Amino acid sequence: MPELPEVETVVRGLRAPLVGRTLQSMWYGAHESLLRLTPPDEFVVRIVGQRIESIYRRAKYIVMPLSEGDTLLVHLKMTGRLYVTEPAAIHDADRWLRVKFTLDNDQELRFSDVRKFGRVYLTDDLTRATGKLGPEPLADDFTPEHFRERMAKRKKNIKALLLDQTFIAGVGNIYADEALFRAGIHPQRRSNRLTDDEATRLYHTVRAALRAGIQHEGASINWYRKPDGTKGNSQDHFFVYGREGQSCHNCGHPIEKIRVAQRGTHFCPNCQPMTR
DNA sequence: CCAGCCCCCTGTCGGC
DNA sequence: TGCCGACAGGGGGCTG
Repeated sequence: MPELPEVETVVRGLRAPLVGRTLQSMWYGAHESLLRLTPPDEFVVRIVGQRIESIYRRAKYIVMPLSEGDTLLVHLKMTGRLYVTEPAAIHDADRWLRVKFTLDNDQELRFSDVRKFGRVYLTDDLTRATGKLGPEPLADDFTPEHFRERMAKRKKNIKALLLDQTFIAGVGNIYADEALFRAGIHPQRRSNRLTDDEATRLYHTVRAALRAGIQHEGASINWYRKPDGTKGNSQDHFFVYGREGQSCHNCGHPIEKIRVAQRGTHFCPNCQPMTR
């Protein structure tokens, strides 16, 4: 679930408790399959004594550069959670705890994940994790021209293209639907058939939908929680996601749900026609 | 390059 | 109530 706004919210919440802390030990129980880019036995040794220099988000990755040149990364995938806690607090109450790190102030950094899709990476070459990712949609150097030119070269349906992390980084199923609704574009339109006007509009609505998500601290549809355990409010502000059968906020027509690119896709057939 | 399908895993929900 | 299939916000891999 966690998309760009949810991951960004997690990163912001972890900055204060994590930056400057030194990792003292690591536990992964039977979950070695979640560890990537460094073998588990080496992972636990290399991590010890490294200080977390900073924390930021790249696409849907949580990125933590360490003091000895390594980088620790976490991808939450569908149901992952990352939080800091006192060792006694919630201890063993979290039945989905997969990996934990002890910090030098005796707190713990914990990775918890029901479905075990999430991953924890350690590498001295960051590009091995993030090398193929497309541009950050909220970055200053991501321009409407850039977006339009690259879109014109693609023939995929536009929903699938928005979900393609090598095309644009951080957009997931929810915010793709929200951005397409805001732009009045049907999710199955071909990317290269959008007019310049439509493409420009979509550029702005992708950013607007993501910014709204961040402002509301992410969407707690199901598993997502902020690092402090509370829910985000983004789901209370959706135009189409999860609103099938309910009336469109813009025109009153019932919102429909179809499948596009193997994902549930919500849209208003009146505001987002196939042809216009 | 693209669409469609499968898989990773566990939990929840709706239908019967 | 119990069982069973469908489905869930991500991403990778395979086929045609």
